[in-house]
Amino acid sequence: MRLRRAFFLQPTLKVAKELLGTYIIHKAGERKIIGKIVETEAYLGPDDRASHAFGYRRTPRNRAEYMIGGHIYIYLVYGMYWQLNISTGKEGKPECVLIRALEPISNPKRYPLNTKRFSITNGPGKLCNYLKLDKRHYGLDVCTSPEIWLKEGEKVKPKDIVVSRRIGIDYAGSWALKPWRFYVRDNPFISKY
DNA sequence: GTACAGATTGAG
DNA sequence: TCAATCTGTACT
Repeated sequence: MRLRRAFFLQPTLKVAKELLGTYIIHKAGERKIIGKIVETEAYLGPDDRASHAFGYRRTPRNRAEYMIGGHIYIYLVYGMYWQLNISTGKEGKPECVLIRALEPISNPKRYPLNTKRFSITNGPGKLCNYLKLDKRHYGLDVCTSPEIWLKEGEKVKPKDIVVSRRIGIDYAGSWALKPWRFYVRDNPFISKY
């Protein structure tokens, strides 16, 4: 069952947690690329110093962050890696969830059970490469797009959700300590640290 | 027009 | 743990 708008209008931290275990599907031509979400981070602008929308900052780049829940906010970091986020909450509320790691579901043949399989989607940049997502998908609505959407999966039990601080945002001071990163316990596909 | 950040990655 | 890497962004 496709995730609907109401799902993305829930509090962002709840969305970040419930996204674990759901499937993301990208229809690239005739081929469907599917991954199960196993790691997320929440970004709660405008108060969150680590958010691109800190203090209601608005730039052409982050405009998708202000869209109503369910829109794709994707952007480039380090000049080479794409990062996939999904906006949450009401229009004008700059909150989103960053997808940090997936379990690759499609293409099991191409990635047999070797170490490589565990390292093609375990990071924000790699997972975008796996899903073939980039700037072209900026601002798409995953509730209505025929090309990309999210599908309900097995619910991850609260005891299997590990909570920790977010990664790579040390510049954000005390905000960097917020326990807003969530991942599936013992899952081999999470981004290591 | 251009300096520069950066929510990373992979090698050591 | 650390440094190589590069282009869109956000300024002048």
